[in-house]
Amino acid sequence: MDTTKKITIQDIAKHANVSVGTVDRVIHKRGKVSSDKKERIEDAIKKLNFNPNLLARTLALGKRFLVCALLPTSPYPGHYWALPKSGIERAGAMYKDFGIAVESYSYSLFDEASFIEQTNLILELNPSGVILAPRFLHESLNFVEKLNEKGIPYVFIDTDIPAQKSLTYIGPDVEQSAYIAARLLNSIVSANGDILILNMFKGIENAAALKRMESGFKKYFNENGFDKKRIQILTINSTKKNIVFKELTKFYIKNKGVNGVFVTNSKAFLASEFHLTHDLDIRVVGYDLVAENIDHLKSGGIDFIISQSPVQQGLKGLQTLFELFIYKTESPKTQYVPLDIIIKENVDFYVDFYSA
Amino acid sequence: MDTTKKITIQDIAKHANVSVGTVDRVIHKRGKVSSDKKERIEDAIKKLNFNPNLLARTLALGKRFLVCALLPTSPYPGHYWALPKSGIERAGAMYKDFGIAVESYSYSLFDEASFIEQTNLILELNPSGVILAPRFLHESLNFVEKLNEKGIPYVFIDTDIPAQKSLTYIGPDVEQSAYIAARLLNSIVSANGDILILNMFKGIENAAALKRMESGFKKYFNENGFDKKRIQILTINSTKKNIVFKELTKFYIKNKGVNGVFVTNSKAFLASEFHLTHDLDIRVVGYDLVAENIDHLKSGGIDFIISQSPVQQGLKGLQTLFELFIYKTESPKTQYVPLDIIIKENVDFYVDFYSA
DNA sequence: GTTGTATTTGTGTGCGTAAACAAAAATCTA
DNA sequence: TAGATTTTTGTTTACGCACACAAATACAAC
Repeated sequence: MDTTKKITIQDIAKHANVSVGTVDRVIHKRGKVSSDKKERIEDAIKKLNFNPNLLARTLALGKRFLVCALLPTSPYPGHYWALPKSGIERAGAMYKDFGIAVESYSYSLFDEASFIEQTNLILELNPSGVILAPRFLHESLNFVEKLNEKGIPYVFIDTDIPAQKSLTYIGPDVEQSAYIAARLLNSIVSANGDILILNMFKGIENAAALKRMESGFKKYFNENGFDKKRIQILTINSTKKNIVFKELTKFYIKNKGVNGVFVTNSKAFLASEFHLTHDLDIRVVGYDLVAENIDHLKSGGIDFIISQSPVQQGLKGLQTLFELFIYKTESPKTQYVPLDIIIKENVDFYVDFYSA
Repeated sequence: MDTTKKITIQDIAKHANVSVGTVDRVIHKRGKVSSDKKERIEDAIKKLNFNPNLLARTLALGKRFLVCALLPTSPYPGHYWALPKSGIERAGAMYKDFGIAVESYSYSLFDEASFIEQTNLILELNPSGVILAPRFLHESLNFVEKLNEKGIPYVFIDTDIPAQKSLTYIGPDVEQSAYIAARLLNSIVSANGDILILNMFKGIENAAALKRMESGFKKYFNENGFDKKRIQILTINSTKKNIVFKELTKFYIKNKGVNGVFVTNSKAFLASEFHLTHDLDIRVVGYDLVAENIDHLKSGGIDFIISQSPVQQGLKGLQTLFELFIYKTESPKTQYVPLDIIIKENVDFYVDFYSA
């Protein structure tokens, strides 16, 4: 078969000695076609290896798809949530001519009401699909229930709510990510020190995810002969510097043996800053390539950052919907993203490659 | 402006009170258009934010592009070169309907003649673009010279030949990758041991790249207060197990102080196997997620693998040509890929994500 | 004024597909 | 068997764009 020439429905029609309309009917299982012609057409399709031209199809159908993305607010360019958003936008630019339009909505991580408000806006628009970072469990369940009723497909990114009807979850395996964090942290602290798991957040955080992190983190020590390691947990209900500093001061005075900290979200730089200010030799592992973490990684206050392919999450999120709309193909229910291990020596490649 | 409705040249024509033909002339700077109409049209384009529909354009033009990819042979699925190839193929499937056809050619890394042979085949086909992994310096220079003469654009992946007219180089910053390797290896070996840089290859290897690796590797030790570290270099002119084992035996008998090895290509598993067989506690850092390395990573014989986004290299390589053909956009001359740090705890995510 | 030539502008067709519409063939009804 | 109805099949149009071609206008030389 000559791979350079493209086979069209006209070729199929000629080959099967029928009209293009009949071919179309067979392809779309629409209307009735006599069995002999149907067979001839199907043979021709197979024989000539016919694949409908996606561009012509899209153009002819002229369908338009609105995709609404609902993510936490990204107040400034280096902010974490700007990354998945940019992934979505980049994919959106690619798929623009396929009739896919993307609209971004954002909610405050400290305000459930803003989330509900935005979901209502989205529901009124009756979009063709939704990309959602479901950080509020209860409210998200409410939202997806309504989406289910309306038959609007949706994908989760960043955070999973298992056992839902989402097309797919695209994001990290949080338990494993904490396991990796443990492995990295343990490789750089001396054996006789203690470890601190540090949670810092305003408002409500996904409690289930934190539990899985804790479990993954401890699992590493248990599975690798460090059962005796003392692992403490400190939860600070704020991300404000002065409050965090006050709480950390209190903690470190009481617990002098700590020489490694695992920060469970993107605020590792706060711990690093504290250590720097107070001249403490404590190693830090955290999440996410946000601007502040990059600085502290480069200056040595943070040793490892685990990055969960944020741009890819956005890209793949929209891509999944695109493939559903245009190709009608389904995706695996879970798509774990690579957990990149970032050190100061490779950080720039990640920043450059995904911003270009 | 309503973002959901698409603006067509018809809209522009109506708005500027001319015919679509004239609009087309302005868009493509073809033929002569009176200055007043030209201005009206340009205003309308700007005002209505018109962007030509890529699908319709592609369909109307009906151009066909042949892209030839020339990479080293990938004899089996888990082999390194299967990865960039799969990236190219995946991108090819995406761009198929845009008239882009991809043909893969392969050459033996141990046989320059096979390379030349394939380049001649490609040159005869007069493709629209070429993706090349230029492992043979001299022969590659010859090839790209002819491509230049014919005006055929090409991209380098995996290996760079600087100062050429390639559209872009997509691949690792080899010096920095070795720097990272040094950093990783140093973090897991005891301070008083020696380090070995181990080269293993049949035939000719890119000498320039090896030099840069060596320099990057040593740079880490010099820049971070390990000037006194003893770093040895061993080059074995084969990748056959029995020969490698023999040479390693000889070397280790003479040099008992070595406790860390940096393997400069994807053959780290050979060193790991040797250590395992001879019960040596020597740490290994190497390159590339090939099947054997994955096994040894999981069993602990290899500690770190640096992976240079092989699939992405292929994807982005074809994407660069696509964007040139279809959008006529240019790319940055150098596109360093992320250098992923792989440990046994995150290896599966990479394998899964990029094979799905 | 006419004719000729160069310049500018408008119209029509095709790319490959989907779907509305029209026509033909097959089946049914009386 | 004519006419009505249903099933099957063929033809045409539209999607948005590029380009070939035709038409219209301008402008010169005679």
